[in-house]
Amino acid sequence: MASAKRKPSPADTLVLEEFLPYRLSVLSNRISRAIAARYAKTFDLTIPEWRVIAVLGRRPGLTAKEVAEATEMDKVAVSRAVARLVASKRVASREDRNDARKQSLTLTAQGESVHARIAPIALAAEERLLETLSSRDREQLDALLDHLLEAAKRL
Amino acid sequence: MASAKRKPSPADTLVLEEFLPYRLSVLSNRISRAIAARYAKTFDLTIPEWRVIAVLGRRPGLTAKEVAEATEMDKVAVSRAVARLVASKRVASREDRNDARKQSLTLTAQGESVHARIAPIALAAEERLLETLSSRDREQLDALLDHLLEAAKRL
DNA sequence: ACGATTTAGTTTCATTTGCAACCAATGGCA
DNA sequence: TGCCATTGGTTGCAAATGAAACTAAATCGT
Repeated sequence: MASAKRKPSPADTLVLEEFLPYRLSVLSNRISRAIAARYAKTFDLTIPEWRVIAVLGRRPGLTAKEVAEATEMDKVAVSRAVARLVASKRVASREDRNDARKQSLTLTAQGESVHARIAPIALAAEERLLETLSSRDREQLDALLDHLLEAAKRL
Repeated sequence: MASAKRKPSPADTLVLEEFLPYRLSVLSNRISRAIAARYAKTFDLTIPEWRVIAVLGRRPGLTAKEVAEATEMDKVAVSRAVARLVASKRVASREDRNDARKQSLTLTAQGESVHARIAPIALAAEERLLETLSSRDREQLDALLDHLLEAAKRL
C-alpha cells in the first residue's frame, strides 16, 4: 500500500501527495461528491440544504443562527439554504414569540420525508467507507479526527 | 475529550456531528483556510495556483494534464490557474516539440521564489497540527488516510 | 425613556467553481 | 490518404460562495 512504499522526504520538502491538508481536501471532496451525487439530482438538494435538514431532523426548532453554529456553515449560507427549503416547503419557519428577529425552524412532513430517505443513503455510504476498518481502527480514526478538529481551531 | 464522552447513537440515526464526511469537510476547510490565509494576500495566490506551484516545484516540465492528475484538480481549474501563473510570470510554458497540443510547464525564477517561501509556511502549519500527536498516532493517521482515500475512490 | 450597541437575518455584488460545449492537434485505421 | 475518434486545453455560462453593507428588532446604559 502507498504509505508503506512511500519513502519519507526531507522535512523541509513539501510533497503535495504527502501533505496533510491536501490529502484531507482530496478525501473530503471525493466523499462529499460521491454522496451528494446520490441525492442531489433525485431530491434537488444542495449540500448546505442537506445539512440544514440533517440538523433540523434531529433538533427541530433551532433558529438560523443555531443551525449555523451546529453545522459550521456561515449565516449567509444558512439563510440561503433555508430560503430554498422554505420555498420548496421542506422547512417551516415561524417567528419566535418573544423575539421577532428569530425564527424557529422545523421540518415539514415533506422535509421529514426527505430526511428519512436520505439518511440511510448517507449512512450506507459512510459504512461502505468504514467497513474495511477494524473497530479498533474506527476508534483511532474517531479520536484522531477529534484531535485534529480541535487542533485546527487553534491555527 | 469529545469522542470519549459521545455516546454512540443508533446505527440508523444520522447525527451530523458524528458523520464522517461532515467532519472531514469541516476539518479540511478549517485547515485550508487557515493556511491559505497566511499566503493568499501576501503572495496574491489562490489555493489552486499554490497547488500547481507545489507540484511543479518538485516535478518540473509536467503538462497541464499531468498537473491535473497529480493534484486531482480538474483540467479547467488547472487551465485557469496556469493562465494566471503565466500572466504573473511565475510559470513558463513552452510547447512540446512533438505534440503541439501539449505544453511543458516549469517554474520561473519568480515561481521558484514563491515556492521556496511558501513551502516552509505550509509545512510549519502542518507541523503545528501534528505536533501534539505521538509518532505512533501520526503513522496511524497516515495509514488511515491512505486507506480512506483508496476506499473513497470506490464510492 | 432614549439613543448607542449588539444581534438575527437578508441582500448585494464580486469571485470562484463546475459543466458542457468547443477548438485544434494527433492517432488510428480502412 | 482521408476520415473519424481521441486527447490536450480553453472558453462561456450558470450556479455556488464569501465579504461587506444593510434592515429590523432587542438590549444596554444612563
